[in-house]
Amino acid sequence: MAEIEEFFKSAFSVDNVIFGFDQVDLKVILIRRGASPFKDKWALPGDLVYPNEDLDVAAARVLAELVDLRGVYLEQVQAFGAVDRHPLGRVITVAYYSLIKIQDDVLHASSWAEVARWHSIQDALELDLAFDHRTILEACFERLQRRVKTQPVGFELLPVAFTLTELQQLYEAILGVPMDKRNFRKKILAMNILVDLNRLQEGVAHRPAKLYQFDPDRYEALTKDGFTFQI
Amino acid sequence: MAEIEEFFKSAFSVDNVIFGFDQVDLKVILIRRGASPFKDKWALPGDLVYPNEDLDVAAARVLAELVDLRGVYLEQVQAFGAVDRHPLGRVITVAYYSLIKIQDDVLHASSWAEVARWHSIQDALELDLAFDHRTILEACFERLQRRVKTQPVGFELLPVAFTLTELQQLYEAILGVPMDKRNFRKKILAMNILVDLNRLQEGVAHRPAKLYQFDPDRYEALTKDGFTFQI
DNA sequence: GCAAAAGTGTTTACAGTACACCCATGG
DNA sequence: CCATGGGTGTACTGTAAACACTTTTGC
Repeated sequence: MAEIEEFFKSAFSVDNVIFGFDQVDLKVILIRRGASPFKDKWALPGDLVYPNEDLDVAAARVLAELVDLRGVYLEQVQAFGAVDRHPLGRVITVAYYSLIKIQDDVLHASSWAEVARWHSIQDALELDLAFDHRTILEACFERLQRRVKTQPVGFELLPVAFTLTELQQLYEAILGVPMDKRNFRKKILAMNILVDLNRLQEGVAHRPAKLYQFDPDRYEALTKDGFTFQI
Repeated sequence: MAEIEEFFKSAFSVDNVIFGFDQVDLKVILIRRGASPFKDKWALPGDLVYPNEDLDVAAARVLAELVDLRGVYLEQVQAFGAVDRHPLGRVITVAYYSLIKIQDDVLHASSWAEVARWHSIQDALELDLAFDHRTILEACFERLQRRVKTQPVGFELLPVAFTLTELQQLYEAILGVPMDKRNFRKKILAMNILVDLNRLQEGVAHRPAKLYQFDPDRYEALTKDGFTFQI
């Protein structure tokens, strides 16, 4: 049986799986570690939680140190608490994932910037990551795959204005399955949660597609009436 | 910015929502607190995590101190980490829920026993619980409601041998909705995951019902073939 | 005029839903 | 013989799935 002081010799951290979509692949940000332990291994962005800082705030801070964006989707996945998961002491970590809109300048010019890189989810899952970060990454990816089927969170990964083909490609990239174009469009448009912007794509060497925008208010209203999003 | 030692002045705990089913109501175990803070309030069973103890093990220990059962379903839900959630210091808690088969002697003759009581989930959700335990209870209940629709975990709450009516009443109690008897039976039996035990109920003042048992091996095999459980 | 992706409907199959009566047992 | 819950089938409806061609634009 441990003395009460013993319980306070542990620390907690947050790790954040930051997802983005570059019109082709689902991607995550990894950090090349510059120090021991696991020097030179890729790792998830994370940090210890400050003593007077809420868990969610710590996760948002980790994100903000890497990425210059506001109002980003952030969801806790679960805690990882194996005794030996950190070689230097007892550290329980709480995993989060974020969904961001990739833009050219999205990776901050911070001290992290030079060691942070986007990796496709497939590549990242095959890397020998630091700590138990592979397990964490898998858990977060599976959570995203489930979430995206029943909640309208996919839009967080796309520009505000997007085409239906882009939306379909996003779902195909996340779920790893091809979808039927006509059925996909029928289903999404029937939900009545997209606004037709009456604008067209520009600069493409083919017939330009119509641009749409997700309407959160309409979604909320429908939800109150018993509607459930379902891909 | 805090000194590194500051990070180690926090503790973590686990709290466990233990669900049972008494053929009528979905129930949870609550503990009447005997000490400050929140003396005399109802609370979830929980404890600090030992320095050399895995999170999952700590949750199982909390359960084992209350209930005399082996091989119980246990699932982590999420961490709760608001700075002020514990009045005496920084304590992050990780919430779990367990599903157990209620038997007459299930509540241990431990020091806890005299302060531990089963409450119906409806009653428990209306109580003024200690700490943020109401939020935790809500999160665990919602998780159970979602889980039970797509995973065959309901059987953990029933005796090994059960009738289809008992199974239906369980789902109605968890989800809070009435179901159609014929459709429910059709759906469950079509899944082919139950074994007909060729035994009948005894001691009932009406036509005795057939007894069934869940077959985990058959479920596993079907799952590998793409079958998904769905209520 | 050619390459490239946008856009569009119909048919078919399956799963969900609604619904009412007879049966077996204990008391 | 009566009260209680057990057990069963069918018709209807709506959603998911399969599937191919025409249109618009840039070059």
